[in-house]
Amino acid sequence: MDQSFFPERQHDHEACIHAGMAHAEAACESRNERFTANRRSVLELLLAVHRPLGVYELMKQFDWKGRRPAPAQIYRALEFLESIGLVHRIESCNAYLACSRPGRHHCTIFLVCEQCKTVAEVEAKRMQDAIADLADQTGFELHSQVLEARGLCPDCASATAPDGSDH
Amino acid sequence: MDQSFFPERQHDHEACIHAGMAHAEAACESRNERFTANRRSVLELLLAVHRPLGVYELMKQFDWKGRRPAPAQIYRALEFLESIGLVHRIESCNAYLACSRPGRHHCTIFLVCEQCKTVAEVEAKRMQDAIADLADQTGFELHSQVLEARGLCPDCASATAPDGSDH
DNA sequence: AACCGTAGTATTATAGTATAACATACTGGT
DNA sequence: ACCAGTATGTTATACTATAATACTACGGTT
Ligand SMILES: [Zn+2]
Ligand SMILES: [Zn+2]
Ligand SMILES: [Zn+2]
Ligand SMILES: [Zn+2]
Repeated sequence: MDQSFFPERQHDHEACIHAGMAHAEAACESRNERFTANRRSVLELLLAVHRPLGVYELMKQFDWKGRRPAPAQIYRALEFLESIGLVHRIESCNAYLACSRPGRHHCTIFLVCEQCKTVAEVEAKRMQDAIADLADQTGFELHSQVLEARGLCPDCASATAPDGSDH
Repeated sequence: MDQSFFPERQHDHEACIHAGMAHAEAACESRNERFTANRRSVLELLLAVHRPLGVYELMKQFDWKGRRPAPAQIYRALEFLESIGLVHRIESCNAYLACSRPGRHHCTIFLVCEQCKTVAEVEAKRMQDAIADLADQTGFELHSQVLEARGLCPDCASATAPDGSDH
């Protein structure tokens, strides 16, 4: 029950960043790909915030140690990170999210909080099956899917609730 | 089996456009909303092509009887048409599609052909249920969902097939 | 160590998508 | 005729994404 949902309010975030970077390191290693400074910086930024960031947010938000990267550089890093499953693009936000469970899943749905922008990345086997069946029935050759739910995360929902049970 | 999938190669497209406009007319009437020239033109264009169009395609593609509408006008018309369920935004295309079954469904998935851009709009009750369950389990307050599959429509798939069964 | 091909980076320019702000015009009711 | 509300026309600007090209770093070969 702890594996699939929103990040806990106070999890060990340092450890969580560190694990993400370590996994990335290993993933690149095993594919003979280079985990360069650009790629590293982008992934670090995404891991740090636990929510989707647009490319221009990534560019501005930060010091980058003096450098001032152009969009193309960020896009390239993201393209690479996405290609090896370390980052996902959230279409309904035009933004990118560090994968919260790299290597484990193949089909997930993103639950996007419209208020605080937190995203839960949840395995969606049932939906995957439903889509596969649909594809079979229609003769559609499935390449990929975009599954995003929009609404309010538990925290924001209870904060907004008409009859608040939170005080 | 004919109700849910890709538009038939040669359906009566005039009738299909006409029905779409008639439904729109009625929908506006029943809500006391105005079906103005702008809104009418945008919907007509979308109905005519049976695939998603970007805003700037909508702007350029056409004569508009002398007028040369600015983006804002198109966006306003689309916003209205979407609000009453006559048009859907396809996030993975940054484009808009006339609803193929206005008034009938509440939760659909779009099967987007990456080659010819045709889109099938298919009821997705199973997926809707899966998402609702997920929301329950996670405490997520669901507002809307983005469900898009990307791949090849039957025609394009068979045209590309390695061992073509089509000649 | 010098050489070379590949992959990644840096930089500039440009294309494509979306919204803000504000003035004007149309519509329906008084 | 007047008013309030809604939709349009117009200009400007913000945001998102890619193309094109020159340069640099890395790893393997000689
Ligand atoms: Zn964390
Ligand atoms: Zn939230
Ligand atoms: Zn048709
Ligand atoms: Zn197709």
